[in-house]
Amino acid sequence: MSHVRHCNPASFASFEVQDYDLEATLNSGQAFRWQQQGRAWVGVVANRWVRLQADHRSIHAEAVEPALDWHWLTYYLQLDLPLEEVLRTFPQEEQMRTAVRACHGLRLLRQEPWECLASFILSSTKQIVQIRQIVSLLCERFGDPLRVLPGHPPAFSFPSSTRLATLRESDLRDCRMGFRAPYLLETSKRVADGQVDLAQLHLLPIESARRALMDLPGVGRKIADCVLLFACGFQAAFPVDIWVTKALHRLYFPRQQQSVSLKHLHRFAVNHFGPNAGYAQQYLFHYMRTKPLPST
DNA sequence: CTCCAGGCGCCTT
DNA sequence: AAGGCGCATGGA
Repeated sequence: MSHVRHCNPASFASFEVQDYDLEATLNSGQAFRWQQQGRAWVGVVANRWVRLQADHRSIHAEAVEPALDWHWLTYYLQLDLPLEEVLRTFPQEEQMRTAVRACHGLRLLRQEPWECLASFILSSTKQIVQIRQIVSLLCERFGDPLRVLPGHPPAFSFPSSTRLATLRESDLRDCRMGFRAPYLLETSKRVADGQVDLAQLHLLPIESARRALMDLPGVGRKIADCVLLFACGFQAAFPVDIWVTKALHRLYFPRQQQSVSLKHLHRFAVNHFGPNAGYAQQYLFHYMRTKPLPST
């Protein structure tokens, strides 16, 4: 829960952690910019290049600029979140226990809303490797270059809504995002215009925040729930995609012949998984993707 | 080759 | 309200 920080005046810091599987967390399809380099992970958080490496007790961070304040990183990694308390709110049944045991230390990040929203607009009917590729192209072409440590490949900020709003649809299509290009362009314009204030969404009731997101083109229930969960801190938000649908059917409706409606799945989820349903969803999602049952 | 991917918008009943 | 379909692109 509490972590001890050992900082020096340069750009290193170590954070003591418990039950934090950095690899699973950075590689669980909630963020799309982390690159594995040996045992380390390189990414961009709050417009800063950062390199992370975990051992059994700690996460070690290395940035470019000397930093005494690492809140931007500890907040992103949610190092102060008491995971045990979250897990205690999960339903006490065997399926959930199995998923939690299989993905021990899996966490939710707290991402920047714009990057999260834009990335998930690009996610529809794409595999995670392809989402990564599209996001990477978008950043290379329209983000700002960042300082990196010597010997590392160039890194770029995630382009702002203001920047993307100035582009043509063809500029975005050239990043291989296909039919998602007009959605991203129009949403960029609306966010840049201030028609939606992403930074204030977390203050609203979840239903209002969800409605505001779903008003944006290319944003339906699933993508809205991803932003609510991964960026706005609504841990009850429960994104239902193809993997979670499969998991719910297999684990909780095994005798159902035909598919259970989306509406029914949402009702089941909020009733069954409780106030941290979104956290439970991440365990089911990761469990399903990485450790699928051998039979049926 | 075909099938499908962390869906959405629009069109039918 | 609920279900079906097209949409770009590229892994598997």
